[in-house]
Amino acid sequence: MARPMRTRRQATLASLAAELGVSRTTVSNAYNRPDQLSPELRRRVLDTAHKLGYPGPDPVARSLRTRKAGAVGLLLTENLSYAFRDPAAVGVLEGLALACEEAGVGLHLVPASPGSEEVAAVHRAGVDGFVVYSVPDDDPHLAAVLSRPVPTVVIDQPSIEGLDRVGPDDSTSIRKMAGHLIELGHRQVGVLCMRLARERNDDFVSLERQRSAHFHVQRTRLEGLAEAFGKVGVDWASVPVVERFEHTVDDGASAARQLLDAYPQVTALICTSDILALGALAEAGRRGLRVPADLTVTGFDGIADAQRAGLTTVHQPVLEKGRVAGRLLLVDNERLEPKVITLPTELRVGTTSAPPRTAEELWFGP
Amino acid sequence: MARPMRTRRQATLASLAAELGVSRTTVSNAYNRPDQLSPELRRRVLDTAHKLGYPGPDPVARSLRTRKAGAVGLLLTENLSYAFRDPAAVGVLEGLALACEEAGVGLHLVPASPGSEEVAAVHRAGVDGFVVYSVPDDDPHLAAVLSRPVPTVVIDQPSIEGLDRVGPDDSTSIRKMAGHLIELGHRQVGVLCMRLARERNDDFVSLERQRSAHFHVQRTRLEGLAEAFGKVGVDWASVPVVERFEHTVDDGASAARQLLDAYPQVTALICTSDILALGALAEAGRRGLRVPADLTVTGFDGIADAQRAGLTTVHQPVLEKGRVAGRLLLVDNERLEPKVITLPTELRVGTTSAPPRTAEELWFGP
DNA sequence: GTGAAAGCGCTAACAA
DNA sequence: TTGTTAGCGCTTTCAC
Repeated sequence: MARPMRTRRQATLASLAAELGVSRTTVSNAYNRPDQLSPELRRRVLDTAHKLGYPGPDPVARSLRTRKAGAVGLLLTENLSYAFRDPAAVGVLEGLALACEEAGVGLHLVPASPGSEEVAAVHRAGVDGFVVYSVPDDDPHLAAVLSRPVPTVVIDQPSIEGLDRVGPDDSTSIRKMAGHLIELGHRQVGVLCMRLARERNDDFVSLERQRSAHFHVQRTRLEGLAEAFGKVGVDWASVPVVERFEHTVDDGASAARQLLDAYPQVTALICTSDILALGALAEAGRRGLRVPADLTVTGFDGIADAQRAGLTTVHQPVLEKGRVAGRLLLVDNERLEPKVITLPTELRVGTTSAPPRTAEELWFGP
Repeated sequence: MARPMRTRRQATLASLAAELGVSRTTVSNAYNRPDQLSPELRRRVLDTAHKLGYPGPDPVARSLRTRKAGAVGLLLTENLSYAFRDPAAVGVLEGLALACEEAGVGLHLVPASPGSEEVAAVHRAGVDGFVVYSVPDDDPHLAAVLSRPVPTVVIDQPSIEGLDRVGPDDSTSIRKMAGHLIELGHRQVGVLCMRLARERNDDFVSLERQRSAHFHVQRTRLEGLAEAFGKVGVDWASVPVVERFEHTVDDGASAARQLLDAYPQVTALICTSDILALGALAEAGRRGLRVPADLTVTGFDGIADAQRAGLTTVHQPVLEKGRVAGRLLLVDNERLEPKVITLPTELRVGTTSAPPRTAEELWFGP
């Protein structure tokens, strides 16, 4: 089983053909079209190949010739390492991997850190198409992907005209949540949201920044909330929104802390993800606030941990997002018109939302 | 921003050169060696490229010419989708992704289902090297990888002479656990282990199957246990070992059920992974067994959930495994001698292990 | 600073 | 069934 560390490519298809005294076509056929030559000849070719240490047709050369790389690229502007930590992202990856398995193609993860302007890796990726997942609309890696002459499908964001896209209807989805909270009677709400732009801002968010957010999923959710609450007389300008660049439970907790420190009168914390909401829950516990009696907390995504925690959230089929995107790219790619697929979401009311305490309760207890 | 679904490759480096009336070299230099031509000419080249819709040098053609694919392949004989579910595997992936990011190369996940004999995807992968993670020594995909003339490093298993390998010392590690249990006084133990071969066997494991297991990590752990317990007079042939093909918490629970149903006298359940142990814990609860008073349960890996559950386990640095493997392949690959890197492990005694109840306690209560 | 020549290793018409 | 001919699109000496 021993083998040298760096085996030099010894033999090529051509040298093998020469050795055998047959044409290159024949050798090629031995590997790619067994029916095109006699079993005996094929055996002889394969045996000699083995003897000469010929490892079979070079994949890169073959790709150049056939114009098929046999892989799809995945661009997500988040440290890959982190992506594996977010259950929602893992779900998407899982679905995409499933679609790739079905089609027998590789999944090429493109290295692209959020801060980096280094897009060479995108240009270097030998892939037949790209899946872009949750990337800001002004990201340089995205621009690099768009410059490549291969089909591309976007999951969630950005929304680019002419491109296939898979995702939930964020506007409608978040309005279900808003409706739920409004019905319960909440008017003093606060929001915890994810990164709105490439520039870091772990702080309260101005209306201007909300409006111009480069992550349109977040922007749309904020807009939806603003409009829904506006309709019942809440001035959105007075609603505190706290942003976090990193998407972790701890960041959710610190965001909740920052918001509640400044706005203790808030009766509901609306989070644009379950991860942030889980953090908010932890912070509520730390402050001795009972959920939902003293504070309502809601999330978005419907990850397993959220369900376990009884979180009121909007569930979206994350695995399905990845799988559908993969299939769009791999099997259903003969279309001329771009396809936008909207996946269903569902409001899941858990045990973390309830009517706010009335003023009387606040003064006299329940 | 609109763009056609399937953009045909319009321009090539050659056509661009022709259009500009310069040589191909010059165009190539404009992209790859900016210092080799005047800034003005470079601008002119790039501008014209943009105008003609030339997307820059084709990555596959470039790879063929430079003999560098800019990607490393990852082979794991597990549904990719599942790999994302196992925190230990995710840790490895994360570490590997980190190393790839550092080096600016892509990570190409090779589609290879455990049952499949379809190895074409391995041959088709345009990569500069492979990382093989937790694959049985007789897997056909592995053979395909070994036939490729590129450097390869193995994480955990199999152990192949001449190949780089990174992993813990399984024999020593499991003996720490055995020592702990022996010291506590356990002699009636049972074992839950992961898949031992490509053929499914969700059942008790014969000594023969233990000995001939194709996953040497599991084999080594079983051997270590057998030897350690043998030294204190335990006849390993009498020790029940239950195997599960799938590696999930639920499978751990069902394995524990199967074992305890048949061997209720067992005082300790040794699991070869935390996931299985977590399942065992759940099953113990279901049966009304208190852990560790009535039953000791131990794991292996040291994943976060295990720590949360207070599981007694052997911790291994999973992220480090991935990162080290990646670096071995990407930065430190000029060696001639294969390198075997053994990562440290640590016995972490939690709250799930305690001395077994004595016979008296069993009769008269503690 | 720029160009000419020579492949990288392979597959796909088409012809024999 | 097998061979001939033509590239796929690019980079890289090496001259000029």
